[in-house]
Order: sequence, then structure tokens, then C-alpha cells
Amino acid sequence: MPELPEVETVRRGLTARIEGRRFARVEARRPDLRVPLPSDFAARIQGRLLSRIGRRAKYLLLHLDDGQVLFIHLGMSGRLVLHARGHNEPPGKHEHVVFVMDDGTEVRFDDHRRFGLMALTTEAELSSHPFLRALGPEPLDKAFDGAALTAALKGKRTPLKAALLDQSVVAGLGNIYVSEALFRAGLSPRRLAGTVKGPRAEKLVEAIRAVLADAIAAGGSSLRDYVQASGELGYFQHRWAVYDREGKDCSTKDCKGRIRRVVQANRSTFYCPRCQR
DNA sequence: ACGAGAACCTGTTTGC
DNA sequence: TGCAAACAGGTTCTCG
Repeated sequence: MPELPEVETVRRGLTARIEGRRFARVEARRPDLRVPLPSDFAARIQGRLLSRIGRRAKYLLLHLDDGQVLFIHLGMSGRLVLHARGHNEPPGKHEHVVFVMDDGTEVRFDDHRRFGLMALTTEAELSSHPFLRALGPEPLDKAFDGAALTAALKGKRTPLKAALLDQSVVAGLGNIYVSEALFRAGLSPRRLAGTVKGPRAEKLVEAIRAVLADAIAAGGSSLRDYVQASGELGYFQHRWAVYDREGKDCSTKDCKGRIRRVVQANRSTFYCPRCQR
């Protein structure tokens, strides 16, 4: 489940396992991802050293030693599966791209829904690349504060839930963490986005930061088919306060409300109608 | 310009 | 039990 905390967890796992290694072989087994891979995709990566792995929003940024940057988005169902040298696993039906490092470690991009993508760009063009240039602030950066959020939401007549899913408002939140952050901030997902300013905006910023930090510390959420780069499972799913808890009791002390599920912008939203206003 | 809804693709769960 | 509909972590395009 690749929202920001899951992508960050994958980034850390990948860093430990393959940063500083050289790409020995790259195989594009199925190039028709959301954005088709160019025919020279493998050739441009093979032989290059992976100097650093970064992240912007939900994108992994693999910096190569020749100034190229390979960026990867996991979409809804994408995962990166690691195999140690000498493994004997045949490639699965949905393992579309395979990277073999110079020490034999293998990284496989597995994405059965093919909403994920990967593309090559350069350091110089990274921030202006069409996939990255419209992204809003990183929620864990200092630049993301109450004033910035207020400005981004000003005049918006869409529900707050939908506004926070908009990656140009703040980058990295997805369906789970939007519900969780709104619960922590005590704000209704149905509230008009433009009404959030001042102390409410400050509180929401802090809630977003806190829920993301907690989730990263727990190693992400990990639903059914998602595996972290390390191969271990994330534990944050056990801490969801509202997500996937329709009909359950609200965990706020003395609240006595029940978690409700509504559909907004064709996606499920979970919240407590009693303590979120 | 903005916001709502559909589309992209495949697998799993739910409901009749 | 069997089949069809609903649903799933995201993003982008079209339409009004």
C-alpha cells in the first residue's frame, strides 16, 4: 500500500540492500506499464552505479552515477520484491521489470494492476519533469506549515478529504492516511476545504505530520499483497483509528460514536461523525 | 479555472 | 455452490 510511509519504508529497505551497487543486468519483461518503457530502458541503466536512493512524495528516486535518475511509482498494487544472490525463484506473472545488481541481489517490480510507472530522467530535469513538477510540499518538510496549507486550500469548494488527496496541495497522502490525519485533527472529511485556516490548519498540519511519522516508525501499513523492500511486514495497520473500521466504536475517550464509511470522489472515507467536525 | 466522474487493469471479497 | 457486482493502497483525462 504505497502511500508516503510505505514508499519511505521501501526506500530505506532498498538503501540498505542495493545503494552503492552497480546494475549488472536489467530486464524489462513487460514494458507496457502506465507509461510505456522506452526500448533502450535496460541499456541506459545497465553498468551504472546506484549512487543514492531518494524520495519525492510517492516516487522513489534512484540516482545513477552518470546523472540519470530512475524514478518509480508503485501505483495501487506495485511492490519491489528482493531476492538474495543464488535464489531460485522463477519470475512471476506480474513481475514486469527485473534489476540484477553486481552482487547478485535481485529487485523485481511486481505490479498486477499496472498503475505503477517508472521512467528515466536526469538530475537537471528532475524537478521540472511532468510527473514531479506539480507536486505540493513534502508534508514532513518545514515549508509545510499552517500558512502554506491555508494558502493551498483557500477558496477550494471541494470536500476536505478530496483536497488532501490532491498531490498539489500536499504530496504523499493517500486514501488511508487522509482519513487517519483528519481523525487526529478532529476535522470532518466533508467540511469544505476552503474553511480550513488559522488554528484548524495548524492542527491539521500537525496531525498529518504525526500520522506519517508514526506510520514510518512502524514500517508502514502493509495490506494483503504488499511486501516491504526488507521482506518484512509493516505494523501500522494495527493502529488504524478509523480506516477500514466501519461500525466500530470511536477510540476517542468518552466519545461513544461509531465509525462511519462514506464514499467521496468514488473512494471510501472513514470518520467519526461525533468528534470530527 | 474548477470540480466531479470516468478511465486505466487485475485480483479478491461480498452478496444474491 | 456459482456467478456477478463491488471493491482495492493512485493518477490523469474528459466533460460540464
